[in-house]
Amino acid sequence: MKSREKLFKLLEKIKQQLETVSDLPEVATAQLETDLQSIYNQLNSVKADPAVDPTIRIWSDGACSGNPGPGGWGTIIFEDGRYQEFSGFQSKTTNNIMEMTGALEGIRRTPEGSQLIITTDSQYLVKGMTEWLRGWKRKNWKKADGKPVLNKSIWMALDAAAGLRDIQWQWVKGHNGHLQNERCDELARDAIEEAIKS
Amino acid sequence: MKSREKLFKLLEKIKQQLETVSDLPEVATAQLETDLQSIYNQLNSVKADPAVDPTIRIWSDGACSGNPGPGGWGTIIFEDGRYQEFSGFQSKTTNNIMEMTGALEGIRRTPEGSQLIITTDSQYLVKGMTEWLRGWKRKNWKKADGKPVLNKSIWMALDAAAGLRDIQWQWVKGHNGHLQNERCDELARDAIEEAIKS
RNA sequence: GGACACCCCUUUCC
DNA sequence: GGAAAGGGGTGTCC
Repeated sequence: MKSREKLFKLLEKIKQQLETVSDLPEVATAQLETDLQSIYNQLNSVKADPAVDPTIRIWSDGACSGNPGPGGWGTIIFEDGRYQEFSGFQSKTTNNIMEMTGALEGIRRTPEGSQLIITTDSQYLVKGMTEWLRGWKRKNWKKADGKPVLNKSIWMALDAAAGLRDIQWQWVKGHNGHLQNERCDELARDAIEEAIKS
Repeated sequence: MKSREKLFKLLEKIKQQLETVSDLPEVATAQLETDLQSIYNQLNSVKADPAVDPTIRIWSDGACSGNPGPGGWGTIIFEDGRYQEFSGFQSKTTNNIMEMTGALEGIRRTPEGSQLIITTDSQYLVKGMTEWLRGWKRKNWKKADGKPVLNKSIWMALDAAAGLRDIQWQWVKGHNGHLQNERCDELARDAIEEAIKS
């Protein structure tokens, strides 16, 4: 399978890099460790029996040329040894809407009751889902400053979809060498091209 | 004159933008209309005979790093075709004091008996001068809750200066693309830099 | 409770 | 340099 070959190639690349570089700063070491672990988990899950570890991993990212402007999202779903990429665009949107849409589109392609790990570089999305959403619902969708929460309809769709699944949200720093995050960024940017053409 | 060239340039820029953009959302259209009207009024008043329309326009804004903290104010006076900018700072003050000071410094640079339009984004200032001041003086500078009015000395200075002129107070939303308001904001911020240095 | 402004911080998108 | 979004806070009034 093509996508799996890609992963093996990347693994090899990283190994070579580790061998050639003599002194890594601690931050970079930790970073590499995370990446390697991530890749290991993926390769491992290829062989894993889905009945034993049914966790589905989702990565997503959004981009927006101009903000607001034409925007795109990219999503990777890694489930049961199957690696899939999705993307889409909107002709006029914002960075945050694309960020949310990427995750939502990922979740939607997943069965109800699934156990998910969703990784994104958007703190707006992660904190929104894990910290702020509860308060917003309690305070009738008002922010701390009393003004209405923006993008309410997408937050509600996300909340509804998330309510039917067991989701663990994970934030990673953007443009920091995270393999899948960078790939999603690429997917999102490619989608923008389509948005501009159409 | 340099400031007039600036205005012409801005007019040209906006014209170009209007020509290139095909479909504007309504909000943006309204915004542009306001800006264009503002610029038109300015250019027009350059040619206007001050004996016929002696109105002096003042814009002012205040800023304050930390609130309380080092603060600055910025004021634009547009009088008889002459465009002038002023600014100043205080090492420790509040946002509202700077907001008031900006207007006061503008008024002071204007002859007694002048007819002024003062534009600010501070509702504290506009409502203070047009609604609340009368009541405070009647009730011996006590607020609705019975406590003393704050910043009394500046309110009194403002009242004295305003009493000698014919002033129309106008409120505009802050950070909303209002040309002169944004410029005053810039002047105020630049002034804070000086406050911090000194 | 409401309004306006001023700040501090975080992340992403340009 | 700016926008899209969120949290925390103060300055002031009704």
